[in-house]
Amino acid sequence: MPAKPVPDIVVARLPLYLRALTAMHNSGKTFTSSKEMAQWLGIGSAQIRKDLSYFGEFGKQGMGYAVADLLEKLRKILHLDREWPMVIIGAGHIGSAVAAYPGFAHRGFRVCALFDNDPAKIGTSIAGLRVYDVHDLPEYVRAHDIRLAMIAVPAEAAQAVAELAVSAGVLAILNYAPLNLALPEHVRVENIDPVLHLQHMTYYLG
Amino acid sequence: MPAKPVPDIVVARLPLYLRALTAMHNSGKTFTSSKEMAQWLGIGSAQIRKDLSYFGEFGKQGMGYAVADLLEKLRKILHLDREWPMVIIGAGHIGSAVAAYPGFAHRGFRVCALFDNDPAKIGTSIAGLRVYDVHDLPEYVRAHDIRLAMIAVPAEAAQAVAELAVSAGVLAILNYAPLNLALPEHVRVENIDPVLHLQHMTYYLG
DNA sequence: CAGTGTGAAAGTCTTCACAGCT
DNA sequence: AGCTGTGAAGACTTTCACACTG
Repeated sequence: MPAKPVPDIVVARLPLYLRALTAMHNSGKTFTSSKEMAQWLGIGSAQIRKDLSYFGEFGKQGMGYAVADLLEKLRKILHLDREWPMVIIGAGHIGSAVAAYPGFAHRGFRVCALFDNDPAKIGTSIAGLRVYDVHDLPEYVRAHDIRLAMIAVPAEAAQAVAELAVSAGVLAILNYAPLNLALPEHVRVENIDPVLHLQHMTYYLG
Repeated sequence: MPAKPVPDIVVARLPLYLRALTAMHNSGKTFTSSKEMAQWLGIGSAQIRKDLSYFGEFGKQGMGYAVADLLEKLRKILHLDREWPMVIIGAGHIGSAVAAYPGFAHRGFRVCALFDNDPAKIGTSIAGLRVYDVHDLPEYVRAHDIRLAMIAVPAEAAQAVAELAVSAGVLAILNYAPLNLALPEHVRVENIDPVLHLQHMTYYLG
């Protein structure tokens, strides 16, 4: 749909806009402006207008944006007009906490299973979800057409399970293990390592 | 120390270099090169050299970088040549998982207490750490000279506890709640919202 | 007239390419 | 030869500023 190629950095901001708009929507707001959103998010209003302009003309001149309308448009753009099933690999503290997080359901995602290699965990339930043997991952991914996986295993095991997931058809990985995964070009990877953020901040704490 | 102002984006990459170097160090490597680090991290070698050049000349021409030496230099630059005590606000699933995470200790940080407003949790221990009443946060922060806090409370409560923490002297916050905190300029905030990453990736999953 | 959409300008970041050192 | 450190070039991003619209 976009006429000009969309910079990845612009795509990365859309979920932020979505989150702000959802909050506005929940608080009963029906209209907003790039200026208001900008203040809310702590960025420039021109940036928001330019970002949105990559995808179309969503505002009404002199009025701003209809919150519900823009919400829907952004959801379509991000392919959130359907529910994405996900698996979590690693049923330790992090995997369990993520599995129990109630924030996925209303934002387009559904965790549908956990995987681990610990016999003591396999067969149990965590947050109402079954924990399977990691060896059954490929079969499960194929059977349920899973494209998204979250990796929450120790660093030593992460590369191997990532490759296992990818070989079964996973196309995007959210990686909680503190290392850089080496995977084929076509696989998208995003990393979450809280320590990286902390170390970034300590630079400024003199 | 830096002669020219250091772009924030450069500072943000240093922890990544630190992480890669630590892995190399642990695997017995004593020397590396910008090229090798670059492959490891999936970025360009010139970028690494340029980033490091903001802080000094750490390499030996024709040889590359001494791993242990560069590690130490980066730790100094990021002020990780000491241990940073931290508190976690919110003793739910996420707060508890983060508290139990063993990865902080060797990377410069120590979680020293949890805070919550749930009477059922206050006074208990999680991962060997005491859970205090959130009302005691200011006193604790002042008494222990805490500058770093992680926020892991529901979105509705996040702004209020962030302000409480800041008023007591906290200067940097790692925020797990899915909203943008509005805080004074001098407070550094980094956000972790896994859903934002997932939504970024679904854009590319057609 | 308030606020969008957008070329053009300004600013920032990355990559190149090479002198110089070991 | 192999690799660093770095100006200069190139690519990318943000911001400006204004014609245009409801």
